[in-house]
Amino acid sequence: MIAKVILNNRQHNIDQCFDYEIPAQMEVSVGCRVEVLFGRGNFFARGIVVEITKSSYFKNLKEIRKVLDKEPFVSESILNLCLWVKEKYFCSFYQALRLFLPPGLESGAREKTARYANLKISEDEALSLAEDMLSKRAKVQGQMLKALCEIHPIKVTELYTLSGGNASTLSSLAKKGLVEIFSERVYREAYNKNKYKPSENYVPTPEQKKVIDHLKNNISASKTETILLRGVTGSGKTEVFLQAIDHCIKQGKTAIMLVPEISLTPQTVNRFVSRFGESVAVIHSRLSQGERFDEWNKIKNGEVSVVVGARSAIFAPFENIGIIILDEEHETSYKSDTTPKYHAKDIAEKRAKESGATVLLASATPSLHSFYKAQNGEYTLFEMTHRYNEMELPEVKIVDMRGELFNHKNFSPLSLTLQREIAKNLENKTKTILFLNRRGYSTFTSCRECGYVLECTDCSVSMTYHKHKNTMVCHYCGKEMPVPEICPECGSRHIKFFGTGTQKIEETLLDKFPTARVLRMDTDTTSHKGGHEEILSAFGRGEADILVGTQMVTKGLDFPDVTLVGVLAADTSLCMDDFRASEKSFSLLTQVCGRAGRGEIKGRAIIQTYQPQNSTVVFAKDHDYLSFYESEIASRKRLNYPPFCDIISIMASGENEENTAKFMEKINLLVKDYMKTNDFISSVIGPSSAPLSKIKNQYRYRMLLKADSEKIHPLLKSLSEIKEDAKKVFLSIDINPTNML
DNA sequence: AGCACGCCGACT
DNA sequence: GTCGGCGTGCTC
Repeated sequence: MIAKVILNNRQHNIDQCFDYEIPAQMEVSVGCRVEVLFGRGNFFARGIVVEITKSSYFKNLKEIRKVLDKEPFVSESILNLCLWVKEKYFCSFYQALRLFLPPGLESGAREKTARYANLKISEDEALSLAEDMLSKRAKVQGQMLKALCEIHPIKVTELYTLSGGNASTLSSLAKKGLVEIFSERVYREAYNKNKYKPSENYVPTPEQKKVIDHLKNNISASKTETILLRGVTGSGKTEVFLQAIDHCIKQGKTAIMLVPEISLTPQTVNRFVSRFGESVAVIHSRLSQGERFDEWNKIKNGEVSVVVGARSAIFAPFENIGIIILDEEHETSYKSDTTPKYHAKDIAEKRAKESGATVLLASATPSLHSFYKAQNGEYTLFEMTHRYNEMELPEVKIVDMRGELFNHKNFSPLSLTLQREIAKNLENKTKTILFLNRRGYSTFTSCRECGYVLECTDCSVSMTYHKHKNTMVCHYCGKEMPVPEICPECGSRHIKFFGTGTQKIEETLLDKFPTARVLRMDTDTTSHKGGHEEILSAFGRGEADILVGTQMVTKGLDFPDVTLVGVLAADTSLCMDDFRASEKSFSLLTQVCGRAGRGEIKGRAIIQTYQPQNSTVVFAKDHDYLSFYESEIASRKRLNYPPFCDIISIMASGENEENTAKFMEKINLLVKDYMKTNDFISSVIGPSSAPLSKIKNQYRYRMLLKADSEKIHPLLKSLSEIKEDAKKVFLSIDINPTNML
């Protein structure tokens, strides 16, 4: 028999099966890991069997040397999914396979075993023997035996500390035939499940019940359907998830629960662990490689039926999936920006189709893409418009920052209104959250007098200041222009770059309110392990009056005594150089405002902006998703942006700039050639040097296409197969990238 | 990755 | 002649 083997040589460019003879007495099945000799040099290699056949086209096959697994390491359904991923995202089979495996598998993450000791005689016998030993010279052995009487079996390490003995004491006891020593698999505990109190299903509200019943029916009937659940902040979406998953477990099925990485906090995890206890595996970025391996094994061995995790948890090696849930489905972190550049939503829908599962997408502010599909009937829409405790949504006030400078001579990033409200909160001893979307280094340019924002004349996206070149650059087409000294709209000289860091805000606050206790939460203060939780729990314990932070403060925080939320510069996100700027801003503003008033007192939110008339800001103020959707979808249609097309980025990168540019030009000619015979591609931008023209000494050239990616799949496939490795230029294709740099 | 093969200039 | 430089292509 012949096995077709995929080798795990990541560094080589081999994306191909190799045939190996299976020795007569050897037992191998599809999905098993094997060891083989490869190449002229007969060097050692590992691989996975993907097919077993009777004959081979090749002569003089080498033999498989060793099989590493009795049972398949990956299932056949996963191997099929790999083929699909490879085809869809233009990567190698091995790159696809790696998604389904715990990281660091090749570098030796191994099962952890612990040694245990157990009594071979009865407790009574042991106890009398122990007394005997204690009176003689074998005192330590006696103590050890006594300790064993109380707890057995016991980890040998624990036994040593309890009895004061060591390995030689134990081996003496073992030699006498009194105890036996054995090794057993232990799981590194990713979190302590004991500290969570169990919780029960709540009685759902009528709105919740409608969704829950529908989901339960789907799960029981193994119906494949994608459901979009739009539920306002605080409408009790999590309880819907919990009851659907509960039903899944009762039906003997499995469930995947995806949460954005940033929301995967102990509070979130707690809600699932307290309901499902030992049935849950949690995968998060803070896990060590060993811990990840353990969680993966639990999933694979069917020891758990629920996985809670970020994007990569979509590849959990489950069979018989009942439901896949994506919470905060609009979050861009569900899209991978490294090869394979997959979107978790696409993988979810594919896996759901394979195993007859339901996909539940949930958000207070669904992505335009998903809501559009729901409007088209491709997804089934459910809405929850009431907050669980019938609390009113916070009252939102827009503060026009243009007036601050000219009418009030206030140069501070805190408006007078916001300062007044903060003072009020300090007096009432209620808490405040201030949010600042300080994104990266480069910012946009805007006129402080009229609110004009400098935009690229070709692409109608805001231009970005590049410090090293001292020019304004369009991140879409690469067009450059000088930094304006006066506003082209009103002639004012007050045209400035925007960008104030959280640190500066913290200073301002301490200056204005010397007695206030301020906590800052951003990448600088949360980078160390547990930093995130430290700050949140300190704020929760009431150790601060004001929490200042970036994105992180907007996610899933639930502090009942926060009554004021301030958005310091709504414009920062409005004016990002991306066609999704409005969509991102709307969901961000809605979420930030949702943080206020989760307790007894009605919350207030203040949005500071230089564009108070901007429709996105106004829709967010009114918590009006539907009007926002109508206005934004019309604009997308007019400008032909997603969801009306896909944006496809084709990027060449290499250490030699000339070779890279030449390769990109070759691609460009092929694209132009392709366009002669059809009209699938509606527009081509570039090729040009990418906005980030050099990363890690790799030059980057790029072109963008607007087209239906499925229609032009053959073109993209053929481009991805061009090999330029001799010249060390690599091509990457990204469909609807979240990062346009 | 490594190794073979083959196509060219330099040299006892 | 033929030795050895490296560029290219193959490995079941």
